[in-house]
Amino acid sequence: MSLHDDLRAIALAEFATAGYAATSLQRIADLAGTSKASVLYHFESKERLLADIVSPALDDIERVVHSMLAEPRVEPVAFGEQFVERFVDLLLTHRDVVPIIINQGATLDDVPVMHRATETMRQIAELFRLASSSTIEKLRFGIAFGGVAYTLASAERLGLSGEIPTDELRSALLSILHDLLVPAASETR
Amino acid sequence: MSLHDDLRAIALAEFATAGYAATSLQRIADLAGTSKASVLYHFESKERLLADIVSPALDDIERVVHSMLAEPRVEPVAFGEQFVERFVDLLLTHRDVVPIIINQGATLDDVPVMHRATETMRQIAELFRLASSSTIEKLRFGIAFGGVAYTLASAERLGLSGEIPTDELRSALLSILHDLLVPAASETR
DNA sequence: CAGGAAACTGACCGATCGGTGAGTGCGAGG
DNA sequence: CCTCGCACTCACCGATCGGTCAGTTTCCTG
Repeated sequence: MSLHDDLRAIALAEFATAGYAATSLQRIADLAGTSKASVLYHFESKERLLADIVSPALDDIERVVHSMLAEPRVEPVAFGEQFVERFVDLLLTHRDVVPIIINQGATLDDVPVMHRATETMRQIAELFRLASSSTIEKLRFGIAFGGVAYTLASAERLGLSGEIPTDELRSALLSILHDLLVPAASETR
Repeated sequence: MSLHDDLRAIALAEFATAGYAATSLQRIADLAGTSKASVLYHFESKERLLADIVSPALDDIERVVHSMLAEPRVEPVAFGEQFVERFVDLLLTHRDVVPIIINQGATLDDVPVMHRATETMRQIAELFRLASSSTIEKLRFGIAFGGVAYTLASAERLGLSGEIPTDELRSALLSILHDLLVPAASETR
């Protein structure tokens, strides 16, 4: 693996655990066994380093969200079934980046790439708004997806996850989301 | 209201929205129309200021958690019904502090009071572990409570909440949590 | 009015941060 | 052999941070 990739991997791990603001370029350099100036040679700035890490996941998420927004309007129950699976797969695919977006999106809104992350999350919230009529139903969507994302992002830190195989985790998440969303969409509340 | 209380209120709002690390004492002083040295006169350090803001909420949460841990073991379904209501009331009571704990607990673990917050959340996770047998059930608890906490903490930022009366919000949250947890506890999965 | 405590200020400190720029080591290619 | 460019380093910069301290203002009390 090249130093470039090493640096990105180290920065990703540090940003996710200690936080972007609390991780200095010097620390990344030390962990990689190189100099701070070398980090800034490979990534022109600290913000660019974060953007290189987060952008691919954001691209994926936005693609899914935009396709959902573009598709002809479907019934809530169909929306739930369609979106749940795509969303869970997105979270699992970008499992290492999700904690950064979830836990630090709020405080890093002045960093361009994180502002974009916030906008993307707002679009997901907009999807909920379109798919649900009542206030409680919006809340239900928010809790379901926010809960999955936050639990996935924080499980390791809180010692909650253990070591669950990915496919088992996937089916468990789908089952829980289905329980929470499908009754809400099919019944009148 | 005294300047002391003003400063705490301003700091609370800034810590919750912009983040602890991104909020300088100078900015708090400017917003309060005083000097940075005056802030440090009222609160001996920035960490102390944060501790004064977060500690009361942590005291409340820990009191509930400890009483739950001390009570004789109950059936999962009873645990769910007992804890759900107390937990929702805690979140609503300390609604303004919750975003700080939820969104910044991960990155501020070196600050003593936030380390305590993380420990408290870990104890809540321990409650889930005791109350649930299977992996999927633990996940269910985590998603339910994490989802409520995270949604409540992020709703305003994402423009999701609107202006929901507190009592309506409370009953909605209780209803959703009940749907998610009680079936899980009463059935065998 | 005297005085002492409480409230507050401005100047300053050391540390750390992200970032710059000149310069070095080096391997490939003409 | 020479040169060019990539990878990298070292010294340094300005800005900002939290925090200290000596001194001043404010105000209550005896």
